[in-house]
Amino acid sequence: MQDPLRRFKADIFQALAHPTRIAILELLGEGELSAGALIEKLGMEQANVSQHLAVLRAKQLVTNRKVGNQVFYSVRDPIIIEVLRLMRSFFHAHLKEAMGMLDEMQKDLAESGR
Amino acid sequence: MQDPLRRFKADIFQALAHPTRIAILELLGEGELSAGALIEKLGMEQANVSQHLAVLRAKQLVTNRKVGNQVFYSVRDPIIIEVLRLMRSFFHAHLKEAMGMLDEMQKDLAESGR
DNA sequence: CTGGAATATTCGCATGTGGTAATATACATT
DNA sequence: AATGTATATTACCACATGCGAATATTCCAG
Repeated sequence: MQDPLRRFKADIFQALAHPTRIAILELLGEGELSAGALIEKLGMEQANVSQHLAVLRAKQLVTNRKVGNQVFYSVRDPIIIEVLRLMRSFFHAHLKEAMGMLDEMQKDLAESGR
Repeated sequence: MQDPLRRFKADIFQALAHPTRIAILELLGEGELSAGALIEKLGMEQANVSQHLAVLRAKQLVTNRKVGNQVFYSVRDPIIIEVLRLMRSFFHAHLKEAMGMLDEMQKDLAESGR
């Protein structure tokens, strides 16, 4: 009984574990948006954004309603926004180490570019 | 400047996105534990637990101190525990759909077993 | 310094995830 | 019906992740 619950939580975190999906949720946190509006604000490929929306839908983190030609998305439960808010404070609390991690990431990026 | 921040958050969520690591953090939430104690409580392979601990260390979610032969782990920032607590309320709020998801998972499991 | 715990790391493999390009679907307008 | 627009899905490929088995490291006891 313990493990399935944790699998469920892990799946939710998995859904949150992508910068684009975080961006989507943060944008939706301010209110409902159409898929097209999201694509425009993110400045990314249509198919790509649509796939990320599919992930968020599958894990029930967002709801959508169709209006004619368009599909409007919104965050299903404000708890998710709250989680993201907490992560922001976590980030601020660990700004220094985070910078270190970012440096590492940039180094890795540079190396792989050579 | 926006994207690296989200990449950082996504990385943290990624670290949380595994049932074993969630179990580890929940156990550590109640107080410091040695690697050995964790392995015993989890009832999993030593190497496997050690690898998950390595992930949590890399993302700085836990700290460790060596005492002689042993290594004691603890949660680095209570915010993480708070995030897990929020996820619990999320789970309860969506118990029904969650059950549905678990059913799906079990079906998938059963099918792959045939 | 040798043997034995406790823990970490490496390797090889199977599976999962993310991206783009191409295609499909659904609705609206004419 | 035919075309155009908004969105979703599929196919394919590169890369990341998780696991067990084996090996390495670190520290203590004798």
